[in-house]
Amino acid sequence: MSVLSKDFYERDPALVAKDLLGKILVRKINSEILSGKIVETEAYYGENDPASKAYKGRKMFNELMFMDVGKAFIYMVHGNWLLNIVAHLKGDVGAVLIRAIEPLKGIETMRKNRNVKGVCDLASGPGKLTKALEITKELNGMDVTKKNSQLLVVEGKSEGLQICSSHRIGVKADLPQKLRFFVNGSKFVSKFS
DNA sequence: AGGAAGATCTACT
DNA sequence: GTAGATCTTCCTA
Repeated sequence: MSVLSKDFYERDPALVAKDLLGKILVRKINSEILSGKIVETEAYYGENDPASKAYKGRKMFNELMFMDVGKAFIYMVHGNWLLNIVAHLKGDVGAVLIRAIEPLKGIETMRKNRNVKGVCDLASGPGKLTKALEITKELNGMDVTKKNSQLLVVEGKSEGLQICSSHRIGVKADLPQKLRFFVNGSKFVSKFS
């Protein structure tokens, strides 16, 4: 399994978001490996995007979005950690929010972390998946293009996927474009329609 | 010190 | 299915 290289993320966030579907998110905790297939993402831009954390200009906490691509960008909202990956064209600003994954490895551990029965609910939402994978602020700035990282994204089967798009969820002011992408028919996405 | 934030859970109609 | 309360940190005053 090959790790996605840095230039994968050095493109328009919407393209990266769409291409991340079907890729595998891997979380290493000591020797244990948790992994899942990415089934839902959202693209966020910089200062032109009212929903973006970078909208109001560069701040301390969103500095990562202005910097190198391929880094994990993590922040807390409503008591949940949200996982983004910095992605944008050279000199631009943006990130991709990972909203949901389909658990593959370490399901038992995820179940313990989440305290739910069904596999479908283990990581079917941005806050849920960080809890299931034990992702916290400590992983902020983690390079997901490094093989020895605690958090990385590797190549997966993306052929045969039926990709849909819709408007983003939960944002107060959305852009006219559809910037949410998800795998059609997957039971593991956070919401339908 | 206070409020706001890309959500989640629970308990109802 | 919808609605409401609650969640926990960071930012701004």
